[in-house]
Formats: sequence, structure tokens, C-alpha cells
Amino acid sequence: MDISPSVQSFVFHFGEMGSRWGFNRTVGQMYALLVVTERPLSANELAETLNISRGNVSMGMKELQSWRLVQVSHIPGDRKEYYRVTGSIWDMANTIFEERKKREVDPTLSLLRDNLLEEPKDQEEAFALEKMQEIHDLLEMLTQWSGELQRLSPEKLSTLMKLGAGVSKMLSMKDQLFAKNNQPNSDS
Amino acid sequence: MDISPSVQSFVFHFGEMGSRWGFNRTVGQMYALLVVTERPLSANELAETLNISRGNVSMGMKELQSWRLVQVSHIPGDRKEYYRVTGSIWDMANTIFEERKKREVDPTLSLLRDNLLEEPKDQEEAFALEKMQEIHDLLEMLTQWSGELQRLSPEKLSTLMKLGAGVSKMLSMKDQLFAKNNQPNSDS
DNA sequence: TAGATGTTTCAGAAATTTCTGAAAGTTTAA
DNA sequence: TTAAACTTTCAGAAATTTCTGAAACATCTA
Repeated sequence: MDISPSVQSFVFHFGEMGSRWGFNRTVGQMYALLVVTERPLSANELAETLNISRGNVSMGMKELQSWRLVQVSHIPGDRKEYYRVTGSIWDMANTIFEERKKREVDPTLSLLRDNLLEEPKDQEEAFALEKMQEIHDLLEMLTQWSGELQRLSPEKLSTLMKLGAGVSKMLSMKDQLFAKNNQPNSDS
Repeated sequence: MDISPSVQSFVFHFGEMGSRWGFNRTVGQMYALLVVTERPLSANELAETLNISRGNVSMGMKELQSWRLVQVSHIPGDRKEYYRVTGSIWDMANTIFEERKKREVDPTLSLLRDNLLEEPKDQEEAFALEKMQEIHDLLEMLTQWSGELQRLSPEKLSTLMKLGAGVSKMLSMKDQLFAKNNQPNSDS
């Protein structure tokens, strides 16, 4: 398959960046190509277009499926498997965040929690545990926060974004509002 | 230097995770050790404690300094250089986000912007450009948003976090507030 | 059942990244 | 100026990751 120069630069760039997001160069390229291509592509098309081996494509698709970023689809009367991305760009970002959280943050939280059960034996250990506690709390905050964002629809999110420098403002609004009611808490 | 088992597990874990955050195993270990150690450590102490070469420590400190995560400090009457982390855990998270943005997101945005200047030649290219536009917009949103968060004090952030499932609720409040385009209204 | 058309697997080759340690460089002090 | 105490550099060794391609496997059809 031929690709235009801008698609090519996009694909190469995401190959390089891909490693930062948890997959290797060729997997990043395969994903990028699928993102910007409307119709599903066969493994052979991917291999030829990107100049990589058929086996590599097979492994890459397996990995992207394990990330829930790619699905298989079939064309009636054709035995080949065709691949396409799952969902929108927003879904893509959500999925990547979620998977990375599962793979990176969750194990870290679990290790920190285990360590925090110990009693410090001396001043040095107490300091270390204090720092671990801080990291733990920070990660929990981020986790909770990102969960919130994920549950928002893209439309709502966009509204939120457009508030621009307003997050801080929103906070004081919230204070104002709840000052007059009596529940500062919005648990459900 | 001797380290307790929990510190050891912390250090090893951050060594493994470190690569996800943009630095390699030993750099991750060095940083983790500095985070949980109150007093500054010399290069030799780092090398001995982590069983790595002196040269590696030198390179690692250089890298962590380029990330603005570590600073050099001196002890009067001692010619050695001692290293310690800069700022709080919150500062650490901010710095890492900021640096990663600079290294990963900014170049991507710039590439996307360049590509988006092109006129699509056919339907396929139009689709590709559309997707690139969506990614561009998403990244801009995230960039703006994270800028907001960074400007918040940890205290305010904590308030925001405690809103818990309230972000969505807050949004509708905001709609209510601005619907009439006048001052806040105390009904809920 | 054989053969055609596809996919997956995985040993080891290739590429890349990381690490070591010796040599070179720097700074201080006598 | 020399020496001592320290740091940095970098060639190439070691470790790790990625990729290939041939063989094994799967499925369908005649």
C-alpha cells in the first residue's frame, strides 16, 4: 500500500514515540497506520507498507489486541483477517491511560502499601516510609482523578477544557455554592 | 550504605518502573534511593549501595540533573559532591510531567501542525488528516489541562481531589451558573 | 485426504541500550 | 609544580530488546 508523505511522517514519528507509551517502534508504526487508515488492513498489507516481517506483524497485532487498541474484522468471502482500531481517538487515549495504570501504577501502589505496613525501626527508615506514603497518596490522587476524567463524555470534557484558566475559579465557585448549603461533600 | 528491606524493594521496583518514565534501570534506582534518603549521598555511596560502577553514577547524576530532579550539594570541608533530590514529591511529579511533555508531546504537536497545513489530495488523505487533527486537539487539551493543574497549589489540588465523583456535578453547576449570565444563584 | 491459503511461534540474528573501568580531566593544597 | 582527591568521558563489553523467516499449525475446499 502506498502512503502519502504526511502519513509516512506520522507513522515514523509514532514509531519513535511509541516506546514511551509502552510499545516498541514497529508496533507504534502499525498502530499509527491503522489509526489514519479508514478501511481495515490485512497483516500482509501492514507488513509490506511498513517493510517489516509477517511474523512481526502477527506479534504486534497480538500485543495491540491485548491493549484493546485493535480489533480483527472480516470481509465476507475473504479468509484473511483484517485489523482496525477500536473506537475513537478519545477512546484510544482512555484505553492507553487505563492500561498503563494497570501495568505501572497498580503494582507500584500495591508495593507501597505492603511497605507501609512495616513499623520503622529507626529515624532513617521513618523518613523513607514517610516519602513512600507521600508517593502513595499522590498516586492514589492521580488514580482517582483520572478515573473521574474517564467517566466524563468527550463533550463534557471539552466544556471543562474550555474553562481554560478556570479550574481555580471553579473551585471557589464550589466553595461559594456549598457554603450556602450544608454538605461540603458530594459522595453518593 | 546499608538499606532496609523495604527501601530495597522500593529502589528495585523504581528501577524497573523507571524505564516507563523515561530513564533506565540504574538511573531509576539512583533516584529512588535519593528520594527516600534524607541526607545527601556521594557518588561513591550511590555506587556502592546499588552495586554499580562509579562512571555509571556520574552519567546518571548528569541525566537526573538535566531533568531537574537532582541537585548537587556540598558539605563544608569535604571536596566530594553530594546529591539530593530537588523539592517535594509533588514537585517531582510536576517536573516529570513537564519534562516529558517537553520531550514527547511538544515535538508531536509540532509535527501534527506541520502536516495539517497540507491540503488533502484524495479521500484517504482527508481521512488521515482528520485523525491527525483529532489527535492534535486532544494533545492540546491535555497540555492546557495539565498546565492548569501544575499552577494549582497542592492544597487546592487536594480539595479538588476530595470532590471525588463531583467533577461532573461541578460542570452542571457551572452550566447553571452561567445559564443566566449573571451572578451565582444559591439554589441546587 | 491432499493441497491451498492463511496465521502463529520461536530460535537465534540483528539492533539497540546500558554499563564498566581505565584513562583523561579538574580542582585544591602544599 | 606536584600530588592527592575527586569527577567525567567514552570505547567497547555485556545485557536486553526487537525482528526475521522458516517451520509448525489451523482451516477450508475439492
